Amino acid sequence: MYVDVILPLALANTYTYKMPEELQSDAKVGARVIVPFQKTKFYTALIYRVHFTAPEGFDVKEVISVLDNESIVRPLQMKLWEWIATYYQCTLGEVFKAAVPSGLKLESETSISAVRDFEAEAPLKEREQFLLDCLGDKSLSVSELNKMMDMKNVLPLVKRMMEMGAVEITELIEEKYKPKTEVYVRLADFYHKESELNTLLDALSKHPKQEMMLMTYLQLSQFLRHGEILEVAKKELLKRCDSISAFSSLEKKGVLETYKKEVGRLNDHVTSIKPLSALSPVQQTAYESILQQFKDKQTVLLHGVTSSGKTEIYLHLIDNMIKAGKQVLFLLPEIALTTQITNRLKRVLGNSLLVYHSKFSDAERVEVWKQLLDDHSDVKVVLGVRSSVFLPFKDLGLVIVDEEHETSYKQFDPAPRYHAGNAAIILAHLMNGKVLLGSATPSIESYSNAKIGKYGLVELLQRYEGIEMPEILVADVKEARRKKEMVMHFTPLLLSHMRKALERKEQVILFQNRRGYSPYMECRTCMAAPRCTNCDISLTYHKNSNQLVCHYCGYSIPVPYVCPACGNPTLSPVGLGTEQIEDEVAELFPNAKVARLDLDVAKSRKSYEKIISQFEQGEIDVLVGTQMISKGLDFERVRLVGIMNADATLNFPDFRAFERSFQMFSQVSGRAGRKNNRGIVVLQTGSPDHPVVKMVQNNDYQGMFNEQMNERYAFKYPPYYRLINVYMKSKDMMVLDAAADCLANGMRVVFADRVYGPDKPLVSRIQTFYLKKIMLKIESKASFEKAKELLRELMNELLSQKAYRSVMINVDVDPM
DNA sequence: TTCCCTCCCCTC
DNA sequence: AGGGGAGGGAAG
Repeated sequence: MYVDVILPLALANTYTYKMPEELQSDAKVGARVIVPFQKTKFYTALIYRVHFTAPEGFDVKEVISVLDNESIVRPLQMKLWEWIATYYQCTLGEVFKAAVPSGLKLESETSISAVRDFEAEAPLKEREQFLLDCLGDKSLSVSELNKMMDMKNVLPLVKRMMEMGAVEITELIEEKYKPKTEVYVRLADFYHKESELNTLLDALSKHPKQEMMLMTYLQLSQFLRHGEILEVAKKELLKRCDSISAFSSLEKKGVLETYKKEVGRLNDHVTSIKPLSALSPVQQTAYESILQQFKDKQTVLLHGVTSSGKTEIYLHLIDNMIKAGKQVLFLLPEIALTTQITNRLKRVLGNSLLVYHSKFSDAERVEVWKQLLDDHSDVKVVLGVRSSVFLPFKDLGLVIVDEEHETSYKQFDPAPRYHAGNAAIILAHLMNGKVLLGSATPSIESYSNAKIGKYGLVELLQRYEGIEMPEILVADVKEARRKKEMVMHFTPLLLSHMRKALERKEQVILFQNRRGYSPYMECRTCMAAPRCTNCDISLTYHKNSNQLVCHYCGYSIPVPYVCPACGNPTLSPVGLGTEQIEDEVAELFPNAKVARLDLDVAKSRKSYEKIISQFEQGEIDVLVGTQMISKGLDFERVRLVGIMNADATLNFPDFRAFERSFQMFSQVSGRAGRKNNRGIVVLQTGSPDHPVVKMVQNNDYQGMFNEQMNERYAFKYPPYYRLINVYMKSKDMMVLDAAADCLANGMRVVFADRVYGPDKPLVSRIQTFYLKKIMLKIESKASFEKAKELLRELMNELLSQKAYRSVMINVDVDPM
């Protein structure tokens, strides 16, 4: 018996191994196996095919062990993997890597140790002796040893010393996932007899603490009720009766016994489940319309303005599906961490809800995965980010893609460069389920699909219970600057509204889509700006840490005292970031409490949640943030939102800049205002007459859509054309330029004027690699599959040329 | 991704 | 000459 397996590496093929006799009964497609790959390494691979055809042309290795009795990937998930690999032009191995949590992908680690009674025949060389000294009697991994000896690669040295018998290596495979256990307590069998128990209680009367402990146990376990004896956690027992010494005395006497029990990491058991609240008439109509359209459309787009109560409609649809016995996947964009919406769903769905996102520990993710494999589990709904489309669903009735326009649904690096929303549509299709895309500002592509009837469309253009749309005031920064009315980065309009809001004890949100103190520093003498040594970009000034940081590779240096170029002490910050706004607010409003929410603060789930909850509790008056604050968060007491600098977003050099700006400003504006309290948004810009600014002001989605559709048609962009970006990467600029020209020329032969470039991308050097980009635009009517096939042939042809072999090529299908 | 092989450069 | 680093090719 042979198995073809997928290795968790970027390899184009599956690999064939022989199944040893004794393991054959366990060989199932979708089960994990441990296989040797290359000389020493062991990997976790996934069985893709089981067959009896002996392969020819190479020696077959044997499977070491089978890890699963049952498949951990279901057949339909595998179909989704195949679709992703083909559509997004990557390997199955790359999909495997992205899909399965790393707790389920074990990998061996080489560990090196010295042979104890080794005697050298010839005197050892300096390096060899140093290696033995480093090892001592410990065993070390290759990377630890590299670091200790300050070498790039110790392996050749290790190999030599293995041959002379000085060191030995072992390959360790460790199960990374360990179930969590808690200590539980039970009464020893002996005392289950009533007479013995009574004797014991009499004897314990001299030890009141111990007596109390035992009584507490009896109470918690309901021992005397003659029903089922409940299990008691040691933690719980000690919480009720706090005496470790009494407990250990009872344990020593053999009265109480302890044992370990596996507990899940997931469920903080929800006890009170709230019933669904009824829908408003408008929501009810939308809800029914969605169900109606699901009858003949697989996908429906729900276009509902902010605060129109989309979530409530989602909840009713979910409820509907649960009653039909089907599963639901609720997708959220990555950045909007899930706290608020999780709580809301948990209150209604209780333990049938599981959450899956990047801030979860690996063990937690493995448990979610295992729950979904368990056919008896009562989990019906998963709330998750991008990667949760890979979870092993069995019978998915509905996928909800909330904030469907969000770019974080598209993965960029590493491959697979997939879009979770599109993948969800394929997945639902495979399982005969439905997809609901929801957004206040749908992407041009989705809205266009709805308009041409490919998707159903339901529009909900009223805010819930007559909450008004916020009033959007445009503050002209140029004008204010000319009149010398600017106070730091604030226009008089924004300042006066902030003052009023704070006097009324309302909260304020300030939006600036740039973290750090200022985008860069510039020398006032020679105009030079310190740049990253690895990337083609200027360093961002972070005042709190007094560092200049590269946001692309993380390279950072302390702020120099003098300009590195001319030596004058005239380096000064230019431009605006969240840190600086935070400082300025603190200076302008010394009595207000200011906080900041951006990637730097929100590195951990804890600190993010802390700031959100402090803001909810009203302990923070002004919250400064990046786009992180613009999504999925609702705060009762926010009436004013300030957009500090709209121009940075508007002028971004990308064909989606206007669409993005409209979406971003509308989303941020949606944070302003609640019932009986119309929200106010102050949008600061240097170009108040910009069409997008006007459209945001009038909440004119249709206008924005129509204008963008014209532009997209004129300039050949989606939805009229489909895009493929080809990124080429090399450390050698000359080789890269030649290779890029060569490929582009080859492409022009096949695709004619559909080829654009090669160009330098916005950041043309990242982590010491030079980058070039070629864009391919394919008419929507033409065969996308054929185009990708032709492109692949051209790339293979290029890489078969000796001179260009070192160039790395990445393909980004449907880039965002 | 890892690792082995080959080639080339640096140092002794 | 010998070691180490870089780059290409293959892995079952």
